[in-house]
Amino acid sequence: MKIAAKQFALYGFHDTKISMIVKEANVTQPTFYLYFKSKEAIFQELIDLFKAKLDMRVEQSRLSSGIEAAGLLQRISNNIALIFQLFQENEQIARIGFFLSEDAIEIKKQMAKQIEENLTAEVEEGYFHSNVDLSIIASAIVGVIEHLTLTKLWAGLKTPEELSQDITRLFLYGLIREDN
Amino acid sequence: MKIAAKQFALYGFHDTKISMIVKEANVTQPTFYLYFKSKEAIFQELIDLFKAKLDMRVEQSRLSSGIEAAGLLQRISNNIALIFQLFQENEQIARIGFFLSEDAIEIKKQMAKQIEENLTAEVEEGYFHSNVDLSIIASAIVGVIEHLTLTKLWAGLKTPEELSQDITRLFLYGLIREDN
Amino acid sequence: MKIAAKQFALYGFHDTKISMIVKEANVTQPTFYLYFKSKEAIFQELIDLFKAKLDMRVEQSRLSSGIEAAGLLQRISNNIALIFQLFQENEQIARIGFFLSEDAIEIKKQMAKQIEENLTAEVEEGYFHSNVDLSIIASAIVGVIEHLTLTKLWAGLKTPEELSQDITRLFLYGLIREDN
Amino acid sequence: MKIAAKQFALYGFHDTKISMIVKEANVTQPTFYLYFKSKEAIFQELIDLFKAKLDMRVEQSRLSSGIEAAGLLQRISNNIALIFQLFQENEQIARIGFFLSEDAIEIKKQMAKQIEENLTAEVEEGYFHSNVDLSIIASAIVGVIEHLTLTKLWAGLKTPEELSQDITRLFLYGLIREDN
DNA sequence: AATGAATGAGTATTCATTCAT
DNA sequence: AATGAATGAATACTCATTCAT
Repeated sequence: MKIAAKQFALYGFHDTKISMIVKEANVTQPTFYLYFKSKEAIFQELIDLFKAKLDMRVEQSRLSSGIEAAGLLQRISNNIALIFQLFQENEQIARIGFFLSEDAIEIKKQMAKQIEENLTAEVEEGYFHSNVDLSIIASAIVGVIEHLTLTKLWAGLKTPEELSQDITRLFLYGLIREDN
Repeated sequence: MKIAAKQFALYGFHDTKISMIVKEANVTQPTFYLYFKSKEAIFQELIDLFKAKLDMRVEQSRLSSGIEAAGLLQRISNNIALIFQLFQENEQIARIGFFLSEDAIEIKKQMAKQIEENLTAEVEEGYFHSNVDLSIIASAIVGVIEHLTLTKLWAGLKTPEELSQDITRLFLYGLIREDN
Repeated sequence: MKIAAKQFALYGFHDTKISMIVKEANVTQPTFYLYFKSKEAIFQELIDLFKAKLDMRVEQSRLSSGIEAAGLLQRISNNIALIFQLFQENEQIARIGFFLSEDAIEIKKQMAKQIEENLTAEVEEGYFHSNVDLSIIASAIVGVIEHLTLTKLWAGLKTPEELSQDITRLFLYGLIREDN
Repeated sequence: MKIAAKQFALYGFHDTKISMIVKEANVTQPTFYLYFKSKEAIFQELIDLFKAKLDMRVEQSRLSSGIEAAGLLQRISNNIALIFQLFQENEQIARIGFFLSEDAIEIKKQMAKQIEENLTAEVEEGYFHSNVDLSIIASAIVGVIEHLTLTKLWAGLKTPEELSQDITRLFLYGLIREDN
C-alpha cells in the first residue's frame, strides 16, 4: 500500500499501472489481487485511510481547542496548524484523498461543514461579527488550506506553524491598516 | 470543441473517449483527426483557450481597477467578481484548465503571482498593513477563489457578486468584531 | 507520376502515402483519383512503364548485337552496357519494377529467358562450350546485373561501361590464370 | 517465431498482421506482446537470427576451405554449396533477412566484403589473374547466389551442389571454349 | 501464499477512398 | 477539372484481471 500510495500520488490514478506497483513491490500481479480486489479498491482503501486520519485529526483539533486557555488567535491557529501537520506527515495519501480522488469534493465539503459549525459556535460566543455568510467563510478556509498545502507546504517553502499563523491573522483581522 | 470540452469537464481526460466525442458530434473518428492532431492536442487547445481568456480577464481587471474611483472594497470586489464571472461563463474550459489539466498548477501559480504584484502595489500605496507574507495572501486568495467556484458558484448557490463581496470583506476586515 | 515514382522508389509501396504524393504535386486527394484508379493502379502503371522500356531496350540490344562486327567480348559487353544504361537513366522506375514490385520476379524470369535464348544461339554457333546449364548461366547474369546495379551503378561507383566490361570478361574467361 | 517467420516470408512485413500470427499460434494478441516488444521487434529478431546463422556459416566455410586438400574448384564449390545449404535449410528467415529486410543491403555488403577478402587472398596466392576489379567480382558472386537461390534453389529446380558446381566452374573458367 | 502464463475488452490512430459541390 | 469534407475498415498496442498449478 505504501508503494501504491507513492505511485498514485506521483502519477495519478490512470497513469499508475498495477504492473508498476507490483514491480516495485517485488511481487507478481496475481499476488496483488490476493490482497486487493481491484485497482479501484486499493485506491479507495488509501482514500479511506486518509479520511480516517483526517477525521481523527479534526476531532483532536476540536478537543484541543476547548482545552486550551490561549488567546483566540493562538487557539484557532493551533487548530489549523494541526491540519497542516497532518498534510505534511501524510503527503501521499493526502494527495490521493484530497486532490486526486473523486471523493475529494465530499471530503472537503465535510471539512467545511465542520469548520462552519465551529464558526457558528464562535459567533454565538460573540467572538466574530456575523455579517458574512459563514458557509462561505468555511469554504474559503478549506480553499486556503488546500491551496497553501499544495503551493507552500509541500513545496517546502513554509512550515505548518507559519502558514496557520499567517492565515489565522488574515482571517481574523484582515488586510486593512488599523488606522484606515 | 464544445462537445469535447463538455465531455472532458464531465469525465476527465482518461475517461473521455474520442469515440464518445465524435458520436455526440455526429461525425466519425477520422473526422476528429482531420481537425485535431491527437486527444492530447485538443485537450491542450482547450487549456490554451482557457489560459487566453483568463489572461485577458486579469488584464481587464487590472485596468478597470486603476480607472475606477469607487471605494477600495468595491474596487477589489469588482476585480474578483470579474474572475468569478469568467468561471461562470466558461465553466467547462475552466474545469479543464483550472482543475483537470496538469498545467493547472502553473496557471494558478501565474495567477497568484499577478495577485501578489497587485497587493504589493496596494501595500506601497499604504492601503494594507504589511505584517503578513503577501505571497501567502495571494496564494490564499487563489485557493479561496478556486474552492468557492467549485462549491458555491458552480453549485448555483451564490452569484459572482455575492462571493466577491463576501470574500473581499473577509480579506479586508477579517472576522473579528470591531469592538474586540 | 514522376512524383509518385520518386516516392515509391524512396519509401517503398506501403510507406508511400497518397497524401504525400498529392502534397508534393500540389493537388488534392480527389484529384489523384481523377487520374488513377487506386494506389495499386499507379504503382502498376509505373511497373508497366519500366517493363516497356526494358523490353524495348532488350529488343534494341538484340538487334545491335547482330549488326556489329566487333569482337565477341565487345559485342556482349555492349549489350550488357545497354541494360545498365537503362537502369542508370531510369533509376526510379527501375527500382520499382525491378526491386520493389511483386512482378519483379516475373520480369527477371522473362529477362533470364531472353538471355538464355541468346546463349543457346551462341552455343550453337560454337562460341561457348556447353558443359554448364545455360538456364543457370542466364539466371546468374540477371543476378549479377541486378546486384551490381544496386551496389555499384546506383552508388555512383562504376559506369555502365566499366561494369559490363568487367562482368563480360568474367563470364567469358573466368578467374583462372591462363597458365593454370 | 516460426509462425511469424512463415507469415513474414509469405506476405512481407506490412501485409503480415499480428492478428494473423496469433491466430495461427492459437494465442491472443496480448500474449504476443508478452514475448515481443512490437511487430518491428520480432521482425528484427528474425533478421538477427538469420544474420547469426549466416555469419556462423561464413566462418565455417572459411575454415573448411583452409583444411581441405581438394582441388581449387572443389574447395570453392564446397564453400558456396555451404551458403546455398544455409538458404535451403532456413528458407523463411533467409527470405526475411536477405530479401525483405532493410538490413538486407547491409548484410549483402558484408557478405561481399568477406568474399572479396577471400578472393584477394587467392589472388595473392597466385590462383587467379588480377585484371578485374575484385569488388565487382565479389558483388557479382553475391548477386548470383542471391538470384539463383530465389529462382532455382527455392523453386526446387536445383540442389545446392549443382548450383555451386555450375557457378564455380563459370566463375573460374568462363564460357569460352578452350580452343577459342 | 504465490506465480507463470494468458486474455477480454478496449482505444487512439491511420489511410485509401468517395460524395456533394 | 478540381476540391472541401468526410468515412469504412483496419491495426498495433495496452492493461486490469484471472486460471491452472
